[in-house]
Amino acid sequence: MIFTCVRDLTAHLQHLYGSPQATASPEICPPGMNGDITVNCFRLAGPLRTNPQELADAAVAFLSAHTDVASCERIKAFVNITLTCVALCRDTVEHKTVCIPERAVPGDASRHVLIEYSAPNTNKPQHLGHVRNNTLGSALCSIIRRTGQRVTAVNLVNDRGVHICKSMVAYRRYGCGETPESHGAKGDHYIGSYYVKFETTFREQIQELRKHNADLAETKAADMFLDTEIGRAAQDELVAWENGDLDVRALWHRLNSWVLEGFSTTYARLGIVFDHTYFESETYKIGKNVVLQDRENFSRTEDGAVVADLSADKLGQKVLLRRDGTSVYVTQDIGTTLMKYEDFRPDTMIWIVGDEQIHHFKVLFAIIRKMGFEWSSRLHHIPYGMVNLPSGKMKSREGTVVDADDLLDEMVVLARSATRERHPTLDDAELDKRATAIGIGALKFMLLKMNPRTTMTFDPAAAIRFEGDSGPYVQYAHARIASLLQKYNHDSATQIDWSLPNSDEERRIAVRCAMYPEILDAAARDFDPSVICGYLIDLTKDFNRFYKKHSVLSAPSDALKAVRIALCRRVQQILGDGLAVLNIEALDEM
RNA sequence: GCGCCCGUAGCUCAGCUGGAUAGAGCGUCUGCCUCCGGAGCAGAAGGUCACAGGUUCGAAUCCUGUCGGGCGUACCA
Repeated sequence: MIFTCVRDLTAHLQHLYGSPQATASPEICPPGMNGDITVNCFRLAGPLRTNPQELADAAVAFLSAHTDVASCERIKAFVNITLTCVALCRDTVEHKTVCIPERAVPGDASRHVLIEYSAPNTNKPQHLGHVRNNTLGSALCSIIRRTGQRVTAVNLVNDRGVHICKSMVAYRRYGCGETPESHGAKGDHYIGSYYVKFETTFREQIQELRKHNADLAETKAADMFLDTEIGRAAQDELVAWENGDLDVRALWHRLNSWVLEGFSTTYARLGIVFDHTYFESETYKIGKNVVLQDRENFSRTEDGAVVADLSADKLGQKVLLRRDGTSVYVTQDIGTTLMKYEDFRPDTMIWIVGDEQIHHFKVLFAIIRKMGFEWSSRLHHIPYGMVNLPSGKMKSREGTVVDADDLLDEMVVLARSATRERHPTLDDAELDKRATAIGIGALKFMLLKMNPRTTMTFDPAAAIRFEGDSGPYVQYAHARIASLLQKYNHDSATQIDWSLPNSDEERRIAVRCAMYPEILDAAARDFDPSVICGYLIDLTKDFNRFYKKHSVLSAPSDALKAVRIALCRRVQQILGDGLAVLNIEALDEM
């Protein structure tokens, strides 16, 4: 927020106290206080090395004489300012670019950010946890784009490894050559069922082993993987895959294509588009070669493993190649990181990956730095918290995962019946359109409104409510304004008189609108969409309060009607921009 | 064991570069559809900010300790 009088105050105080770095930054005046904006002189007093209350007195003295200021008062060291209506509107809602900047950070316009997110495994369908990742990732892409930076969104599909082979083995045994089509199933769900089948059989075989050998009672199932017949088969499948066995590769290719087709419809429903998709099957060997060729930064242990010494970073020794020469997870990520850098030459790279991998990224970034890449300081892991259910953690083994597609279906069905209730005669196509926007919007908003880092509890009952602190609440205000604007017959192109919207409610909206640019900045800087959600809720609440109390179309005068329409239009523009930036659809009717 | 994160209203979450009476939504209870879309608005009840110390004019916010929870600490991914 930039208010002329506060900017002038800053200049005055800097001159008065001879401290050029102290800047008075206005805040919204808390409810119940008398004023539009507040300058907190407790904060300012530090840099200016002066007494807070004296400073506040000086500020009041200066501001009282300022032409923009209607009145101002000091409470403790807070200076509450009431502006003249004309000045308030001039510094906030009168000009569109003040509230809705073309670019929020012009200085960084040339920055190119590469964002990797989603990163699914092709052995099972996506669940609620992936939806949080996808929603967060796509929102961050558009937020950062909104601030004027260039964004490249990439996906890294984990399409190889023993977990993929598990589904393949099960399909060989139980699939009978059938296809998703013949089952009327979505490809990823279809393959997921074989993954489950594998796990079931595997557990049965573990039971058998334990029954015949009491010593194994305490041994972990994972440690007995190769002792089971089906586990052995999966391992053999993996070896055959790595050897390029034609039959195995053909099956692998067929099953993966089914899964990827399934994913693509889920992504489409979520409005997610990647600029590029990497496949681990194509990238997993890069890191190994890089590590092998780098004798300078990595060393060999006596048994032949290759390790990186990260003790300088307090991360100890990290094995990069096992003694049998095979690579580990972080080694693959070294390879893809270098590859992504070569492919796109971004200024910064970010990864949207769960918080359980914080340590992994510390190790990865330390290795990249050790290898001497100066851009290693511009790599960021954006960790997000797990999604739990009211009943506890989601566990695929116990069948408590919330499937992504089922959830999307359910949200849309509920939104449809809620919409149908309100508009009994609406045709199906329009009903579908609205229900999709509302249902998916509600889900996304619910996932985004929390700080990404918090481990969240997903309450299905709360998710399906389209009231209160929700996406539809914001969408609804947007739609109401649309209908208002449509009803307004803008016959007179009269000059708008910005001295008229003088109520508390109108003033509050004006100040709130002016906050939008810094909200965008904060969201982009902190990689946190939730600040936008919170802001949109506040703005919507401000609007609804105004809308209830003051008539727009039946305003006492045409001039007041015109200015209120202008105010509503500004609110709608911000709501639309904010929703767009969260990758949530705004509606004109709902 | 060590490391990181977290404990705020019945529930889900904000607030945490120290600052004005700790906020919102849901749930509970009261009101409001002769008037711009009630997916809305107005209001009430509900909190020793896990606990104990400390720093400060001032602490939910910073520091230390205790208790409770999560995650990590692989030659798994």
